[in-house]
Amino acid sequence: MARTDDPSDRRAPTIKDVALLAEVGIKTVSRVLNDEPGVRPETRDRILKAVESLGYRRNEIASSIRRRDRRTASIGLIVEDLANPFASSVTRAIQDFAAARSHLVLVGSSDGDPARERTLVQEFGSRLVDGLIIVPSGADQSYLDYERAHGVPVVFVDRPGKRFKADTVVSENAGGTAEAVRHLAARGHERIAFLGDRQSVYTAAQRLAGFKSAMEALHGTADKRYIRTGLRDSRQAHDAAVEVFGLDPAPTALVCGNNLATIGAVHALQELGIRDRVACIAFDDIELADLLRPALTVIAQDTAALGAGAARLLFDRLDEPGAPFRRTTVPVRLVPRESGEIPASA
Amino acid sequence: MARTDDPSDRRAPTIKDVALLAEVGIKTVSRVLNDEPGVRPETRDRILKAVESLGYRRNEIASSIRRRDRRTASIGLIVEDLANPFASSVTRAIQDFAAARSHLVLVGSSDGDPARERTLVQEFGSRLVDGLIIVPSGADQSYLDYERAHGVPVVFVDRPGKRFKADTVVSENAGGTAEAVRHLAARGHERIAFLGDRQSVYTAAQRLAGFKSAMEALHGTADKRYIRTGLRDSRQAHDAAVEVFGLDPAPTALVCGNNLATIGAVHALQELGIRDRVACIAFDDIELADLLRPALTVIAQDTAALGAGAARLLFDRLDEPGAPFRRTTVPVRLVPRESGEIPASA
DNA sequence: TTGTACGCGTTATCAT
DNA sequence: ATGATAACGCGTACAA
Repeated sequence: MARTDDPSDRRAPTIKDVALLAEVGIKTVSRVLNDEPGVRPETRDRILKAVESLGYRRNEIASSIRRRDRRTASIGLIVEDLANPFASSVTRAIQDFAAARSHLVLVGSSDGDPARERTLVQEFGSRLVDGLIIVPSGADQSYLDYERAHGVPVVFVDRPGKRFKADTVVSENAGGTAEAVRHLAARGHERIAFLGDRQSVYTAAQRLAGFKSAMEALHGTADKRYIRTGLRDSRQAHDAAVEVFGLDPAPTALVCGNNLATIGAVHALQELGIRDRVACIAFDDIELADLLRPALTVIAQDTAALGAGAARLLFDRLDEPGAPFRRTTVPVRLVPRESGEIPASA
Repeated sequence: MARTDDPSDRRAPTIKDVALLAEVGIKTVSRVLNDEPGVRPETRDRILKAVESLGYRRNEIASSIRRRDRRTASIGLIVEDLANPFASSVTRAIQDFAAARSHLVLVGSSDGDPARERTLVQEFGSRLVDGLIIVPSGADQSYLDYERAHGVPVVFVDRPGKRFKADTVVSENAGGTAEAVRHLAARGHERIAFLGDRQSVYTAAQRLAGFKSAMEALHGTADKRYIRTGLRDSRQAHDAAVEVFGLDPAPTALVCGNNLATIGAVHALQELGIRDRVACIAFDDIELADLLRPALTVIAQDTAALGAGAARLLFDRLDEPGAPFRRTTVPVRLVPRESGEIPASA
């Protein structure tokens, strides 16, 4: 028999309930639900009426375990910290792309912890996501072999994974800092400082590389005393900035490798009373950057393109599992406001 | 028979494969996987070894459709726009709470569109989420009756839903603006302006209400000419600010009801050359608020408590479906920096 | 045009 | 202590 007649039954109606009410077989109901041909219009009407009156909704989960493609129309996304504006913007873009393909997005934050990343991958995997988009942490993503072996494609975003080849989308980090250097050089700056994170962080290394190569192209060399890396938080960035701008001769301009560096550096410049004299270009746009005085000139990442690009690569691979891996580089954009336009006067 | 022996079989190993390899029945495997008693240690070992060697992972989806509680250990979250820092902070807090209970989070953005909200609810529902957390949009959440009837609890966050009673977590909006007024009054301000969004937006209405009641408590009345609402974007806020500060006598202080108002207002004050003279307190903290000059005094929402509170209400209801509905109000915090400390000199 | 039987991977029932 | 078998809700093969 079907189910209890108890009206307080909390369970949602099933295809069986619909079939019973419409007095047809479940397969006929299934046909109607899936727009398959071969159902008489009147039968069809009767079934749709039953669907309506019962408030029937397809159980997508049960459906997916039985369907040939076994797709759940959901993808998993792992970022470092969703509370970070960069991560949430990328996530939003992925959401939109996924929604356009009627897919839902499971989101998790790894906090840069490789173990947490693995745990999330497993949890996503056991919930049968169709694919994964990951901002990878740590030195080894080879554990993803398991997912790939079972048909779950992976796309890396923001930085490449290690020991695991996969489709990847990254920003044009080196190009961004190089452009910043040229932008400053065009305004007469020669002594340009750089504040950045640990070089083990992919983006930090790329940004420094771009900085160095542009400096070398311009002046033949980049003064090492003006370059400070390994800065883990804004406090360290602040202290490094104070030191660098205490040098003689002091730099006349500054490139900040990330947000934390920017916060520390701006505070330092403020304290030193040189915020209006030292040119400054920061990687990553911030909210209300143009409310600052001077308004902050930034190298903005195209988070929308980053997210959409990652989603595109993932869906492309779902469509064509055998295609060669692709790596997309998303241009960054230097947004001139005021701080980067300060000339090297003194 | 079990399955093809083709090693290129993309399908993940099942409990059946494990049983076959360990030479036991599937129920015994299930017992081991679920830590049920009544399995000889040596049998157990054999099974665990088979699990290991096959790389077996439980299919949580298949598991949930059969289990008595039918829980999928996933919840659905609908925010207005995940790219918004407020939304992403709340989301992060919910994620963490859910993770601590081994639940995954499906996230969607409604963009404030009621139809989109409904669509997302349906998609989440047909994927059998255990519960929903929603930042509601529009004038009618009664459609959620269906979810509740089928055992899916709902929690509203940031603002209450309409025509549908449910657990709710909101910020102490009115208290925040009231405190801002008192903060300004303590510095000698009497003519205080207010810039806010449409009054149909719950938080906007609450914030204005708090502003008015505090003004009336202080001066017996709130001058209507200094109050501008219905501001939909920073452009409108800018124009309203220019008008209000063109009045004679002009206000000496300003309370901004939201981020958009803040952006427009600060730009306006800047243009009018009174940014250093007019006191300003803004609702919602912003990144790098203390890099502004003057550093922005804000009424900060406790997004972590908002998210955690919503998640807590949801899990509590999952544990105890019959309990009376609760409404939690999360305190806001006035963060004094510089802009709110400017005295009413001139 | 329609329905029956089976299978997906798991847990639940009940026997052994 | 263990396992055969039903059941979950659905799609699929095939028979009617």
